[in-house]
Amino acid sequence: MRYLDVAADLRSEIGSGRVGALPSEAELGERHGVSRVTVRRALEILRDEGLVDSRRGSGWFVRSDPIRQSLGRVTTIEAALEAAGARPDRHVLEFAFESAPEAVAKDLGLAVDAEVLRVVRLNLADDEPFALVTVWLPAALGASVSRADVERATFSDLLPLHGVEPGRIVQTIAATAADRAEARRLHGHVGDPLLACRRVTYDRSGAAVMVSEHRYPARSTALEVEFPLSTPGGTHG
Amino acid sequence: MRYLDVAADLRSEIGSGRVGALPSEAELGERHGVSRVTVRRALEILRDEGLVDSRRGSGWFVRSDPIRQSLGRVTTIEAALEAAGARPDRHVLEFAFESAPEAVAKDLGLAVDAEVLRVVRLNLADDEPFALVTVWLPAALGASVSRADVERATFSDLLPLHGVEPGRIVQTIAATAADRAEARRLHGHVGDPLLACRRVTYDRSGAAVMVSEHRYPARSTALEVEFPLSTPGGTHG
DNA sequence: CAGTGGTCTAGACCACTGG
DNA sequence: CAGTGGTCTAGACCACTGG
Repeated sequence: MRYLDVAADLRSEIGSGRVGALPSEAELGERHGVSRVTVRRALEILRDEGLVDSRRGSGWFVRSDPIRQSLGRVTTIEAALEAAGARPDRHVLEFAFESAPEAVAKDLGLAVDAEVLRVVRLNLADDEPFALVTVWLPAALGASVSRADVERATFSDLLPLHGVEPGRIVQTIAATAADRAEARRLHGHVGDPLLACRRVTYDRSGAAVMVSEHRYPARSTALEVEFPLSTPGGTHG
Repeated sequence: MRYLDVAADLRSEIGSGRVGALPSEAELGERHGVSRVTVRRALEILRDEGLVDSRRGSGWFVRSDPIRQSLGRVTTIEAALEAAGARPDRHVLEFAFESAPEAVAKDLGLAVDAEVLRVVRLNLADDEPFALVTVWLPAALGASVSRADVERATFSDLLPLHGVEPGRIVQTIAATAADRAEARRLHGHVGDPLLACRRVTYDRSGAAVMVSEHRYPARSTALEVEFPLSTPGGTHG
C-alpha cells in the first residue's frame, strides 16, 4: 500500500527528529510519486497517531505536545516516545512458567492451577523507565516464545507470528500507589501515583489470549481516549 | 460536509435497528447522490465507531457485537454504584462565572479572557465521595444552566436540554497525587493516588462545548475501555 | 495574491467473494 | 462469472493563511 509507505517514511523522519512544518501535500506527492489523495491518507494516519496536525491554509506540522497515546490505537506509547526522539529499550526482568493467579486464570478461561508464562518487562526511553509491564500467556502459547523474542519485540508484534489473530482489547484503567518493587523498578518512590492498566487481549474468535498489567509513573504518560459519540444518560459528568 | 451527512443517515438507520448487510458502496453513492469515495469516507467513520465492518468482495455489515459500549462503560460509574445498591448524591461546591483558564479557552476555542461557567461538584455514593468533577462551559451556554439543574442532573443529561447534540468525547487519562483541596474534598490524604481524567466534549458539528476534569480516588474506581481491534505494530505490550 | 489544506468527483485496476 | 470492497489517480472548487 503506497499510503502506508508514505506514512512509514514520514513517521521515521519524525522519529529522527524532524520538527516544524512538513512539505506541502503537493510536494510530498511529487516526492513520493503518489497522488495528493494518497499523501493525505498517510498524513491522516499520522494525525490519528498524534504525530502531526494540520492548519488549513497553512500546512502540516509535527506535533510538539507531550507524549500522548491515542487509545483508539492503544499502541503508540513507545512509538510516540520514539517519534519524540527518545531511544526506546526493553529489559526483561522476569520470564517464568508458573501457576496462573486466580484473576489471570479467570480472564484467560483456564483452570486456576493451569500453567502460564509470566513475563515482567521494563520499557525505557532514553534509559528512563516509563512503563513496567507484566504479561501472562497460556503455557501452550508461551512455549513458543523465547526470552529473546520478548526482549526484541512487542507482544502485539509477536502474537501474529504465533498464529494469533489479535481481536478486541478490553482495558481497565485505575490509579494506584507504587509499592516497593514498582518504585524501585520505575526509579520512583513508594507511594508515587501510578496509572495502572490491565488489559485482556482476545483473538478474532473471541478467545482470551493474553492478560497484561501496565504501570506508568504519573510523570511519564497520559492516555488519550476518544469516543465517537456519547450515549444518553448515566454519566457522572 | 456530505460525508458527514451520509454517515449520520447510516448511523440513524443502524440506531433504528437496521441489521445485516448494507447496500453496496455504489448503491449508497447513487442513493445519496455522492461519489463512491465519499460513501467510503462515511463508512470508515462508522467503522471507527464500531458500528459497521466490511468484508472485501462481500460488502459492509452492521456489527452485531456492539462495540459501542466503550462510552457506556466509561459512563457507568454512577450507574454501577446505583446498581450495587449505593445511594448516589451530588453536592455543588462551586458555581461561578469567571475568565477561562488558558487551557480551557484553547479547548473550547474561546479567547483567553472569555467568560465561562465553572462548576465544581462532588459525587457521592452512600455519603462517600467517589468523584470530584470540575466543569467549564462557555458563558453563552452556562447562562441557561441553574445551580439547581447542576445539583439535580448530570451534564450529559443537561446539554441536550439546552440544544446541544452531544458528539464525540476526547478523554485524557493520567494519574496524579491528591493536593490539599482534593484530599479534603474526597476525604483522603494529601499524596493519595488519583485517577485524573480530562474530557473535551464536542457537539455533532464538531464544536467543543464542554471541558471537564474528574478526580477519582484510587480506592473507588477503575475505568473500563474496550477497543474493537488492535492495530499492528508499535505497542509496548 | 499565490499557496495551502478540506472536500469531492469520475474513473480505473485489483483481489476477493460467492453463486 | 458479475459484484464487491481496497486502493489510487488527476483534476476540480472552496475557505483559509500570510505576506
